[in-house]
Amino acid sequence: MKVSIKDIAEAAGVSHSTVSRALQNSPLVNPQTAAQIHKLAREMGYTPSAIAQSLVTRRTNTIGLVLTFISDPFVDRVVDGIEDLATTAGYSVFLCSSKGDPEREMAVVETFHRRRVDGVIVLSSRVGRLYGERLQELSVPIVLVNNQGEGEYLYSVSVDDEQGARLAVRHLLELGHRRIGYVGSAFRQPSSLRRLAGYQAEVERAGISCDPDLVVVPDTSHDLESGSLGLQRLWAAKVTAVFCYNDRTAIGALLAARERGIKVPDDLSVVGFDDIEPSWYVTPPLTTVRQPRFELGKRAAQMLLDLLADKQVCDEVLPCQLIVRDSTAPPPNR
Amino acid sequence: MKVSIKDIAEAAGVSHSTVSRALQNSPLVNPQTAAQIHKLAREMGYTPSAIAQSLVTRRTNTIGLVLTFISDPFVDRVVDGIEDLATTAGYSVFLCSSKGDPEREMAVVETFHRRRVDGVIVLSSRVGRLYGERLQELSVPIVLVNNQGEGEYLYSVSVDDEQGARLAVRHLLELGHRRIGYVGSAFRQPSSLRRLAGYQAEVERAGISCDPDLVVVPDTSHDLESGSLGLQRLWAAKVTAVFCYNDRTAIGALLAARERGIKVPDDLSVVGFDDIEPSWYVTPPLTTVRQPRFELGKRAAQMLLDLLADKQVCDEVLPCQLIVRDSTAPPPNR
DNA sequence: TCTTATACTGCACACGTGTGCAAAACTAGA
DNA sequence: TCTAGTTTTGCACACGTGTGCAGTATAAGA
Repeated sequence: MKVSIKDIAEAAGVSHSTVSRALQNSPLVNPQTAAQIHKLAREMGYTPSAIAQSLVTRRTNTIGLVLTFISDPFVDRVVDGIEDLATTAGYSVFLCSSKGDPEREMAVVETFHRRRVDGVIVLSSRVGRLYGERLQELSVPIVLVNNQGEGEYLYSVSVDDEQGARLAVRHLLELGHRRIGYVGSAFRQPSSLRRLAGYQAEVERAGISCDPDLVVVPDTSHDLESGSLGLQRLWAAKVTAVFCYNDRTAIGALLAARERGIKVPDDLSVVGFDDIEPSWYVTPPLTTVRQPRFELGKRAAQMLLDLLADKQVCDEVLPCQLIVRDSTAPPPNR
Repeated sequence: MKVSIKDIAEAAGVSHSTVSRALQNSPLVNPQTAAQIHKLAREMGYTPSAIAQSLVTRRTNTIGLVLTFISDPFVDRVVDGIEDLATTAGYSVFLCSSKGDPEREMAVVETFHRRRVDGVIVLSSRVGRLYGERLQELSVPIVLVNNQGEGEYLYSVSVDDEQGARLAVRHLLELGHRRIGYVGSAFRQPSSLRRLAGYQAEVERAGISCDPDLVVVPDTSHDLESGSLGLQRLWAAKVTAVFCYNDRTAIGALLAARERGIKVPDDLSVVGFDDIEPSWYVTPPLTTVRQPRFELGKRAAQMLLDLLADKQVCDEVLPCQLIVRDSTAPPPNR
């Protein structure tokens, strides 16, 4: 049913080799013949088979994208960015979610290998290790987003967690806060620790000694819940401001605060991280640290394409930006 | 570098045919030989090439997924559902966003054809037509989500827009509202019209004549903005409740209401559609019509797999569910 | 007209896997 | 030991495309 170059060859009275060359605009074929072949190809509705091409060229022009959940509000724009660049460059994207399950993670790797993807981008905030080992064996280049790794085939594009955290904390300090809490994420250790480092650095820089009671890492993978738990613990520790691992955590804190009659920002200031869409329409609109998510995706894709083109690349770290809205204000009663 | 069945054949001292059969667990090969081959395959780190398999089997075990934007909060869970089922069935998903650009839409179709996807799922709320024509030519089965189409290869899984709308409106009527407005979507004509139909049916059923001033379809593709504009127009028309095309529209209305000092739900009730996550943490938490989005995705994928297995299928329509939260209350002053 | 360079074209093989058919090896029965 | 059946294996081709090399046709120069 599908028309192949052989069919065109027959119709044009030439060999399939000539058709193949003509369609690649090779200078080796007679311009008239080439024109005729192009005409026939169009008329017959020919579309080359990427499958067959891949088999011989040993390139699939395909990249594999792993993430935990598509419904994670952080990843959406990153994926948009990746897809955008990949499409433009003639690459297609295989989407696989790991659901945070190590078994599925390995299955994903096998799938990608079977499909012979040219490269892999990992958004899955955990791991990196698991993929790394197996994929490195296979010489498949990998780019990690917001998740540094190490190894010959492991590169990364990340946002500057520490700098972002410092922006947030400095903002609170400038408003006059002295007791600032941090709600981290137990399930995103590395980045949570980097944000914590930024928080601590800035607090110390202001001459405040770090009180361990002000750092809370609730043991749950659900961000909103985590924010709620975090807030309760920190409020008991008498903070006037909390810096949250991400916007959903911050929103969880906001909700818990309202429930307990704590007024934001009058009684308590709250800062998030990410700048997901809801952050500006929750009540009150959330002060947050914006990650350039679309850009993050584009850079990751670009880096992968560069790797595939044998260009030299090095890890990138993108800066964050503070977005001040209404969830932060000077501390009460002083 | 990659190990092929030929390599295994050599190592085992048999022909590649035997290896091929052994790995497929064909009864045609000597159990001992088969065991030996499996052992070698494992040791040598063999992974079959899906590319080569596809070339001969004429199946790629691949489905193409088109949507306008991944960052559309509606699609995330639907995609989760699709991906979940597809993966389980051994299929992989190609992700392409059309960005609502007709040119890109056709490019997507060509990409899918080149890659020889076995089937296509379309989440792109518009169109269906464009894909249809070309893809039908190619005999590629298509499943549309929330977007009916027609044609031999066009099937659909949708939510019952009309029923959902009726649930929403009935709820408002039961609370005592008589002047209920509807904010539609200009860029999602078909479903918006179906929701409008449900709205009208229910209003008329209550013995209220339909006032055209109560139906507004702002000319913008931005939902939040649309909700804001819609609210202004409807408030001027003295409604006591508005039913919005979707949650983001409703949130836009909520924001505009707050800006103008209109209290929700005391002065005005607001109902959305979709039940996206933010709907329950905006202020006030939004009464809305829940779409079974994950299920929608799973059903769509299942339908496509059934089509690929030559099973008989027919369009499906899933019911919605009313979720009552705090944005609705009896009308004021009566 | 003959030679030689040039412009095209086709043959044949490769990529990695699946499979019909014939051949080979083995088994059992007489 | 021979025959007929059964089990197991390999040959050879197919899938659709790319490409080195040899071959043919054409043009140019002497």
